[in-house]
Amino acid sequence: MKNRLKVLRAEQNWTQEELAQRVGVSRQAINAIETEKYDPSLPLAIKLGKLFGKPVEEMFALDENTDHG
Amino acid sequence: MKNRLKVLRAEQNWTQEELAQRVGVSRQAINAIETEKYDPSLPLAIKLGKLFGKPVEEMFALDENTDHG
DNA sequence: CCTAAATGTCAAGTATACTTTACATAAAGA
DNA sequence: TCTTTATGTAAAGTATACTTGACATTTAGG
Repeated sequence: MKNRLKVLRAEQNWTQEELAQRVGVSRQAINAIETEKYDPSLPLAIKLGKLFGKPVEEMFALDENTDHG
Repeated sequence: MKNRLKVLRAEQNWTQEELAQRVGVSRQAINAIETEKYDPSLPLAIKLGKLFGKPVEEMFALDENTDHG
């Protein structure tokens, strides 16, 4: 998965900590998602979509390649 | 989370097994999601959205209540 | 009624998405 | 330079999302 989280957060001038609090996860979780260590859960992705006013699939996109998530 | 998976699948006259194969998971996973035992991962939710031609947040909705996913 | 297909569910194992704590580094300002 | 803030990362633990295999129940058709 690719994601536009870092950019969207920067547009709002929010720190990772600030964003984390807004969606109810830890700062490290936000960092891990931005640096693509793992994908957010679906509920978290939906919360982020609501917060940034973007559809989920606009923020998070599957990799082109065949199999791997 | 609530989801409209069972209805959408029925509209296409697909079995759980058929749907599972199309999105690359086990039949039991589809069943567990339809019966709301757990939420799909984000990549799976996006695949399902593509397959049914629906935005993710139209297929899967956060619970009204405060905290729990 | 009998059978087969579809669905529901359980158990046990693995992978992924988190948590907290901790520490290293880079940038910005006094 | 010293300190503060933001970020990156790691380890260890827990919760959740899957897997396969098995079996019970429901549904549809003969």
